[in-house]
Amino acid sequence: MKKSDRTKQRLLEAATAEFAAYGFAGARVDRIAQAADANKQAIYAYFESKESLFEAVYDEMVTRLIAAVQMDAGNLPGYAASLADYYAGHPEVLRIASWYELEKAGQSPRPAASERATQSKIAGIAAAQKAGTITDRFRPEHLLELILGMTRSSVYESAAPAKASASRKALVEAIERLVRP
Amino acid sequence: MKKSDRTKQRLLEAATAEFAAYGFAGARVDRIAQAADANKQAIYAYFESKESLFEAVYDEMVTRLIAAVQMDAGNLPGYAASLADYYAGHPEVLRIASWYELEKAGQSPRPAASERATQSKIAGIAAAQKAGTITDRFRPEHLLELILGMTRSSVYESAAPAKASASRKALVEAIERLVRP
DNA sequence: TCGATAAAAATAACCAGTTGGTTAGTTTAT
DNA sequence: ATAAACTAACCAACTGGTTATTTTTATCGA
Repeated sequence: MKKSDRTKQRLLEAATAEFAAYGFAGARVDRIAQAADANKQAIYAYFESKESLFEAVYDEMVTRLIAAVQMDAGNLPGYAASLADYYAGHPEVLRIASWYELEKAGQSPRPAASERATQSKIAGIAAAQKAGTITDRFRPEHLLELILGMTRSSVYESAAPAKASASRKALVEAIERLVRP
Repeated sequence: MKKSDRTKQRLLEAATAEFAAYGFAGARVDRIAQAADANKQAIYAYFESKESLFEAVYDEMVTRLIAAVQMDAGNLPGYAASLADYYAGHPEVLRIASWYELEKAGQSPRPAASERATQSKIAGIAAAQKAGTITDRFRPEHLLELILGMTRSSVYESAAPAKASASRKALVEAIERLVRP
């Protein structure tokens, strides 16, 4: 790996932490450079602006999330559990996603990869409904919406590990109840 | 009503819109004053700082929400429906709540009124569980967490009114399934 | 009812510190 | 030798917050 690539990587990591902590408006370019042990100018050399640095951070985050947590429509409680675990293990993900929704959604179009992943999940749910594995009393996009909503909320405030595991169990049972045919 | 009180009221309204749109870090004091058709100095006369202006906005929002939407543990689907309607009718509420969670939670203690309202909801759920009206397979705080999570997510992106009503129906049925004994 | 007066409220100019972003020059690696 | 990478000083625009001054409003004695 070239040295410049390593600097770029460090910048991306520092930017992720900074944006997760302060959001786009609250993030400081100088602070990112300092945390990455790099010069501010490097940010503008590798990324074009604060704006597109944020987009790079967001895109990478989405890509990793999609790769790490796949949905099996035949086991939605399990999907929610893995997603919750991923969120718990990567606390910056939910924060950056929230910041993005508040500060950026509506301006820039969502990453294509994210859009595709959502459509594929909806199709998977529809297929499972047709197969009778899960209830067909909800439209697929509503089901997905409800599952993601519960998963988010069950992770958000879990600080103590004991509480987190109890919360995760409740999440799994809630989704079992939700999708039962 | 005195004129100064009216100015204060206009500032509070303008600040609510500004903070909802841009969050605390992104909000601009000058813009709030301009939108309220007032002088910037008025903000510092009536509220102490940008920080405490935000807290005033948040506190008022919480107070109104608590007053407008009460929970009946015997009818949790109905509660979620009213809450969803309130969110839909007051789009700034969910946004400001999200900003607050990201930017402020952990620094300042949550408003006492909010804390009390949550405890009372948990107690109500526990009582309904004891009475056998709703399932006792979840701890009350988890049930509340899951209900609020689904409600949030079912409102968040509802733009078209037709979609909103379908989303609301799904929410109600989901909670019926969740709480059924 | 009027007019003097003091208190309250509104105004605009101002300030020091910070912001994202740039530039010109120096070091390092190939 | 030369291009890539790094550095630090710099900049104009903007930030939350303050101050001194003027305008408006309320009070009250005659």
